[in-house]
This record gives sequence, C-alpha cells and structure tokens, in this order.
Amino acid sequence: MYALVDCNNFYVSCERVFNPSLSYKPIVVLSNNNGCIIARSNEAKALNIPMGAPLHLYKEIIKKNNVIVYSSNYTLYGDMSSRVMNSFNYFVPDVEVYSIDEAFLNLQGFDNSIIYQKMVNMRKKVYQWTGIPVSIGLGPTKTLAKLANKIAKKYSDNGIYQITVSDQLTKILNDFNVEDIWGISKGCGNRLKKVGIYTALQLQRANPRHIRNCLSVVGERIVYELRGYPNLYLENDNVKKSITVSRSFENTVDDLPNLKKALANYIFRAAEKLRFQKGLCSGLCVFINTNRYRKKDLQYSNKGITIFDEPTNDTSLMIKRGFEVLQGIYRVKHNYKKIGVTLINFTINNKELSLKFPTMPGEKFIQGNLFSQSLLSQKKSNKFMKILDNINYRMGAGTIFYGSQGIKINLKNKKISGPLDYYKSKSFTTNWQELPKVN
DNA sequence: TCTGGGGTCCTAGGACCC
DNA sequence: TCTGGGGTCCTAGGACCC
Repeated sequence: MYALVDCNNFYVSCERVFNPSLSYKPIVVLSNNNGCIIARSNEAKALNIPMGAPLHLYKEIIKKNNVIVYSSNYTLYGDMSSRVMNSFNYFVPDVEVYSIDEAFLNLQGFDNSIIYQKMVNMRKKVYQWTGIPVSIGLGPTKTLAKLANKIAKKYSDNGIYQITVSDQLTKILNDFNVEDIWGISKGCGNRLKKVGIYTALQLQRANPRHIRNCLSVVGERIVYELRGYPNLYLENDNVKKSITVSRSFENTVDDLPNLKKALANYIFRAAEKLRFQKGLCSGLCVFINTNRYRKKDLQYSNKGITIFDEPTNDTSLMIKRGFEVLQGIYRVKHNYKKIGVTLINFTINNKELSLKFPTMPGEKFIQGNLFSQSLLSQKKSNKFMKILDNINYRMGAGTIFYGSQGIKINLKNKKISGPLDYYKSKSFTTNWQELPKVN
C-alpha cells in the first residue's frame, strides 16, 4: 500500500504558522515579481480565485474581500518543507519527496490493520511538530493514493481516506472524470473523449493496448495503476538529473551586460545546488525569452548548449562558458523578459546519471523503442509485433534489443516492473524459444 | 502597467555509419 | 504502393507534474 501525503494550502499554512492571526482569513501568496497567485487559503478558494491567476485580473475581488496578499518566501517554505518531510521518517522509512508539499510513503511491510491508525497518529504529530495540516490518501498504487488524497481533502473529516480494490473503487472511479486522474491532463482527456472514454472507470476498464495507442506507455501504465497493479514505484534516491535556475525580470532587459549579470548569478546558484548533491555536470544550457504575453512585441526565444571537456562543478568555468553561449544566442533589439540556465549530463561518483538507455558495445542488436509508432507502422514492425506477442508489452518504458542471440530488454531506471519475475530485473535476455507466453 | 519556477519522462526522427 | 536495409547514437521538443 502507498500513501500520498499532501500539505494543505502549503505556502499559506507556512505563513499562518508564524502569524496565527491569519487563521480563517482569505490569504493568497504570490509568485516571483508578485505576478501570479500561486497559493490560496480555503477562504480565498471560496472566492473563486483560481490557481496561477495573474494578480492584476483579481485586484478588485481581493480589495473587496480584504484578501491578505503575501509575496512568496521560498526560504521559509523550503525550511518548513524539510521539517514536514523529516517528520514522516519517524513513522515510515521509505519516503519519496515528490514536491515541496507532497510525499509518497511506501507502506509495504506494515500490517494492513494498523496502517490507518498509524496515519491518524502521523497526521496529528506532524501538525503538533510543524504546525502544518496535511491530508493523506491511501491506496494500493501511487495513482490510487493520489486519488484518495483528493477525496480526503474534499470530503474526509479527519483528512484521511483509503481506497481498496472493491466495489468502493468502482463507485469512486465512476464519479471522477479522466482528467482528475494523476497524469491525465486536459490534452490526454480530449484524446480519450474522442474514443468515448470520459470517466476514470471507463479508463480503468479500457483495453490497455488501446490506451497505449492513444496516450503512449504513460497512459497504459495508468490503466494498470487504476486496477490496483503497481506500475510506478517510489523514487527516493534524492538526486536531481537536471538543475535549473531562472527568473523573469521585473522589467525587460535589452542589453548584454545586464543579461550577463543575471546569468552569472543564476549559474552561481545552480552550481551551488550541484555541489550540494555532490555531483558534476558535463554541460549547460542557457535560454532567453522575450515576454510571450506581449503579442505585439517582437518575439524571440532561443537556447544554446555547451558541453565541457570533462565533468565539472567549477563555477567560474561554467560562467565563462555560459557567457559564450549567451553571446551566441543574444540578438539585439529584443526586450528580454526571462533568462535561465539548466545544468545537464550529471555525474555522481564517476557514474553517469544516464537519461538514455545504456548502449551495449559489442552486441549486435537492433534497437528500437518498444512503443515507437513509426516503427510499428513500418514493415519491420512485424518483427517487433512478434516480440510484443510474446512478452507483456506493458513493461514498455524500456528499449528492446534483439538479434540472432535472442532478445534483450533494458528497463529504464528500474522503475517498471510487473507481476512476473523477469520484470523485476533491470535487463532481460533470452532465446526466442524461451520467451514466456503472457496473457 | 502587471502573467512563476523547477522538475521528469517519452517519442520522433535526424545524422551518420556500413 | 514502393523508393535499400540495417545499426547506432543523439537530441529537440512535447507532455505532464507540482
């Protein structure tokens, strides 16, 4: 079983911890440059102020209802976040910090009969220790725990809700639209509607292969997750695979010296984060944008990448190379609104943090993405279909290699697995004849 | 006037080799 | 309808998430 613990109105709750008089009052917290509303108290939500709303469109409502407005204080939120996350460890060892205000807990190994009460205790203690109220969703998969959390927030008296695979699940899924499911965005929802799938229940009962055509392997995994078969696992290695620092300017900037000044600052901070996770990076990407909302203005956005000779965490080298990239993508006569840097290609303890599948030197294998539509549509797809018929293709997020020796499947980041033994291995090799038949 | 910042993963398909 | 076929490596860009 999994739990998804989510802090209620996190940024607002943080402000309230240090100013209890804010309780029960409508509050919003703003983004950088006070541009957008990125957190709302329940009272503010009741005023129909949406998430991410531009502040200037809601000035009137805010004034009329005496909504208290805060600029964001990320130092405070980050600090509070680690206090909350650390407190989970007191109850459960296996924790994935999913975002600043959310964590998945792996409850495998705990007796089912005590889990609910354990969560009740944890919730109480977290509030006692940190002052932050949390909601907890429980379910047999991450996706269902996410859904349970949604219900807990809305309908549960004690902030906890548990989903089990039963009639209850059927009823719940029937009540939710596909877009309410974690991982199904509006775009995916529209694609599903075109094939007649509107509710979460319809999605759960759909043919996984059919959903794969529609939404790729990502959607297919969700189908299994909704049925209660875990396809997504805890990721708690706590190591980032890319680090970005970027900001919008309060006003636009058009000259290179000022862009450089900002960029140097951001690279400095990105390098700090990199050293914090004791890693090196092999490259960086600099990007700049004009103000995309000003449709009348001349628009320009570009990015440039540089790769270092060897992995480094040397700030001054990164800044020097970052400047070179900036000079390459900088164009005069543009009013820039945003600039940023992303560090890429990380190495930790001399090991590359691969974003790609490992290649296999010396092996004569054909490589192709298991779910590549183009491959499937081509003539050679017949060969792939043969394989797909023989293995359970829902392990899909890997690369499949095959040749005279047999086939080999690499699973990415050990995340994909299933009920069969070989799913659990990182790679899988066998002769054609030995391929297991899967229903 | 005023519209955030930071992530992850998957796929298509280009480029180049024989 | 097809335009040689197979193999390898890489990356831009799209989607989705908070």
